[in-house]
Amino acid sequence: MADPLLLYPGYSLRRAASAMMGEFAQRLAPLSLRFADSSAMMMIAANPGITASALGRMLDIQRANMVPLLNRLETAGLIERKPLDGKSHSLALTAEGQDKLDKVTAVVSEFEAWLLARIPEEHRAHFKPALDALWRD
Amino acid sequence: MADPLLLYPGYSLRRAASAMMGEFAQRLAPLSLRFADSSAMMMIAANPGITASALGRMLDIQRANMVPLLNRLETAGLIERKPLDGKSHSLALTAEGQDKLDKVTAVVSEFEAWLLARIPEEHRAHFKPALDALWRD
DNA sequence: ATAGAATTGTTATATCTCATAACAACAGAG
DNA sequence: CTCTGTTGTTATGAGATATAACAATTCTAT
Repeated sequence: MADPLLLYPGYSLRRAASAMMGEFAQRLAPLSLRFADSSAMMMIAANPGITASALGRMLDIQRANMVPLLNRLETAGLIERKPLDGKSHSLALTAEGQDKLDKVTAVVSEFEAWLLARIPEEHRAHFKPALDALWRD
Repeated sequence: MADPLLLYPGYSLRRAASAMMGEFAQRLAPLSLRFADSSAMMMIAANPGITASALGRMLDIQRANMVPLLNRLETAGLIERKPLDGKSHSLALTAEGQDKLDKVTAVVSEFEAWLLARIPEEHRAHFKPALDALWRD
């Protein structure tokens, strides 16, 4: 079967990302977290007191879509929302959230190591720089 | 703002793929096609007579999800379904589909060139091989 | 200081993508 | 010829993502 799509780096990018997201989601599932949940928790931990809007900007998630995400994390007892001024809320991990975060970072580290190991070493060092050039500018 | 996610190649992969898909979708929009539509058309053109199931297998799209995709292309007059045996259907582009495909390949070529140009040249040759190692195995 | 502009959190809604289960009709292997 | 697997399809649900609207609030510039 001829596969003309195999010629295109853009198609490889899509398929690789989809495959890796699937793998990662599977590894995350035992923690009852989604991908966006785990990123949000890591970002909140690194920036305690961050507001929902600022968080959404860093994760490239619309303000409106942050609401169910944060509700989910709050309902699960993982984060806390505190009014900051009359408008913004300040986000922080709870103790339980910290515990969960430790498990998340363990999963992430293992996953990232696994991912990198799949890339032939002669290409490995070029992987992230090449990707970053495509979205950070 | 600290961004711990920037350390992770997997996160870069996701963000880069999402950014590139957005760009590509925008370039494809004037043709009134979605990403999956364009891939399906390119694959059908390269493999005239392919069945829906085989096409789905190559594109990694479930059989069930091929139905609305192919309905869309057929309704738009771009492809034709012919009964092959009592079970399978054979897919082919119509003349109109060929015209559209020419426009699609033009968009794809321009997009892929634009994408590669964004990658610093010292990383460029490593990009696709690294990605392919993540999903073709 | 104050009017106009921009931001925040939120609700509601729509679309797209993708996964699963079920089913009847059919083909192919042993 | 029977059993097994495949095909196309319907129906359905989950997840992600985009937009518009809104009230409350803060910021900006004169």
